[in-house]
Amino acid sequence: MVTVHDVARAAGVSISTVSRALATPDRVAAPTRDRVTAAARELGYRPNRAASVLRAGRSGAFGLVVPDLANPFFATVAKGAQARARQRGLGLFVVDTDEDPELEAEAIAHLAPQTDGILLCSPRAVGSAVAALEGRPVVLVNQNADGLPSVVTDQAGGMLRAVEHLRALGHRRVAYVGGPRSSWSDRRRREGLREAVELFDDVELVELGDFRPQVAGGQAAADLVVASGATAVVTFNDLVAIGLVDRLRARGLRVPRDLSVVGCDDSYVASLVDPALTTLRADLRDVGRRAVDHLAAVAGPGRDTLAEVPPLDVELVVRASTALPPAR
Amino acid sequence: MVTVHDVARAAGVSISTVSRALATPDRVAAPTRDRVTAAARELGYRPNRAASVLRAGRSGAFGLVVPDLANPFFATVAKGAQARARQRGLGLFVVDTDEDPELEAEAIAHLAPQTDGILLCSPRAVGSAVAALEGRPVVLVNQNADGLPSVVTDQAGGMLRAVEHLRALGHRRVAYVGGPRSSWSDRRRREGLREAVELFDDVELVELGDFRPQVAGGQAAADLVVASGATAVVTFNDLVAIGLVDRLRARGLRVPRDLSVVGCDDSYVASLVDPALTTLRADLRDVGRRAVDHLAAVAGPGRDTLAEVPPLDVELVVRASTALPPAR
DNA sequence: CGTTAGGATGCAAACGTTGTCACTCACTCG
DNA sequence: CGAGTGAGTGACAACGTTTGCATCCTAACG
Repeated sequence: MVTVHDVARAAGVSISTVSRALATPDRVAAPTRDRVTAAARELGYRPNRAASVLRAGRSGAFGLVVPDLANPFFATVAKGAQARARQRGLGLFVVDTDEDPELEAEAIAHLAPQTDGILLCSPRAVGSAVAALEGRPVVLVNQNADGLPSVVTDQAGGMLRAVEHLRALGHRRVAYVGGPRSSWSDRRRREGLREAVELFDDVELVELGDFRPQVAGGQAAADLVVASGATAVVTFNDLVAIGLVDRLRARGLRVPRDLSVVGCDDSYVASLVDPALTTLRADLRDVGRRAVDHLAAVAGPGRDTLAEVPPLDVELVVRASTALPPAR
Repeated sequence: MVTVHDVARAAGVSISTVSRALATPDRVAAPTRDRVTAAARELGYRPNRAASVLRAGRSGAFGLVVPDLANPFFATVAKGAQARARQRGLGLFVVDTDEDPELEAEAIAHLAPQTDGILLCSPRAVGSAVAALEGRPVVLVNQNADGLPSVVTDQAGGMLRAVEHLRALGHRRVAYVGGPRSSWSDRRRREGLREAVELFDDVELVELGDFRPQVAGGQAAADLVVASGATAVVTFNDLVAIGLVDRLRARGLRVPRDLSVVGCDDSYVASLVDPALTTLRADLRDVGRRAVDHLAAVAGPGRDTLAEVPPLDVELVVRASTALPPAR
């Protein structure tokens, strides 16, 4: 193993100079710096992370806690965060908690001491999660609470766009098939829908609630939607929309002929199914990137002058699952 | 921050005893051990990972390198590996290389010094990857090379099952829409198919090759499949199958009426599309689990008596995309 | 030419843990 | 009753890095 001592000997300087030349190049004279970097490269020197962390007290890494990596939503955020962390020369430890609040607290407690900060992606239980942090810098992703710093998407804006679209097609009664009540996204979407329909006095909202955010949830919701008399429906996510379409087909109803459907997330299944789903898209890689940037700002010096991250745009992607309402 | 010194003082012993009581409890007298563990719990002591790694030279963590976390295949393997690592009290650092062989080598070089071993789940460039390891223990996942330890799925067995199924339905000419040539899975599937058709002298194989492992690849392949005169087709993965079905539909051909289609991987989209895909499934979580176990064995003491991991079963899931061939 | 400021570098002390070595007993066996 | 044994514990030296402080030297100024 190559250490600072080897590099120092090769470059004819002391170990302090090696350390400085690599960490704070501007504090070392140019010729010396070049000799050191050359020697380091030549010998294939790689600083020992453990020693560095131990001495300096910073790890140069963030933690990212997600409930389910197999969910493309979180996978995409994770990819964006990891790419950005790499660009910044930081590590990123991703931990999957399997949607288990207990594992979540454990993961955070485990991660906290060996990272410089934590990205919390949709925790189930914010309270216990925050407790496990022990004061470590944190950024919440796609949710906010307690005035903790966060990076969120503009769910309300997305809902407004969905309602505008449906209203323009002629729909006047719109249902919402909601996800878990504990989910921040679900709450924001409900609020966003309410605000949206209030803007137009000719559109009504029917809230249906608390379905599992999977295909089965949509299947379970379908009959309620039909009974509600709505001609269009917005679902908690694309999977729910797919389940809904499936159950409607089984009942002999067709989308979008008999009912228009808007999904959420634009996960990549949305364009694969028949009919391709009209859905709402946020740039999730960008969410991951910004979360890392924001955490870097929070964890770095000068926390006081901290610019808030504005909610990220949510865009409507129109495909084949929305159309004019059926003629009376 | 609570250190061994604090615990030692509280328990009235020396720091060596604290370290021993926690790491190797059987080397410490029971009453002392209890005093130490009680004190540790009381003070909320958490060993400093960095110090431990620095001194002991082991990190208690593995690395997992995957080309794309957003791909459900790798996400599932990662979940399995992470769960198993947690069970064993190990960390797991997951790195996404964005399918970039260069980033891959870099990630490995970065990971190697700070882990006890690496799980390589990446069909890109085995050569340069292995070079970057610098002798660190490694287990290849879903590929093998150079006699390196590996955990693989029984792709050949899966292909045999697919061919048996199609032959039983009456198909006599089967096409294979292949993925990237550099992919180990693709090579094993081709071989498996050749072996399978050789068992039955009444089935022919048409190999089409090297399509992108995405929906677009399937769309590109569709016309070649039709021209080949095959009545059934096996695709590199489910996405390719979906693209294929899509392009066939655009040409007025229906699946399974005009052509039977078998996907691979049973990713969760397989059951969502219309028609639901007949596909081949391996238990990918189990792949992740076994990979961790195997790496633990390889990295641990006594490497000589190392049991090889037999290929994991690949099972045929029959859904709606396969049927009798069209009547002549 | 003398003084001083400040840039560049070296010295040495941590950081918290593990593991080697040595020491103390209490016990057993001859 | 003495020597030997081994379990239990403590003292202390690393591991490789960062960083405060001391030191040296050059250059600029009076």
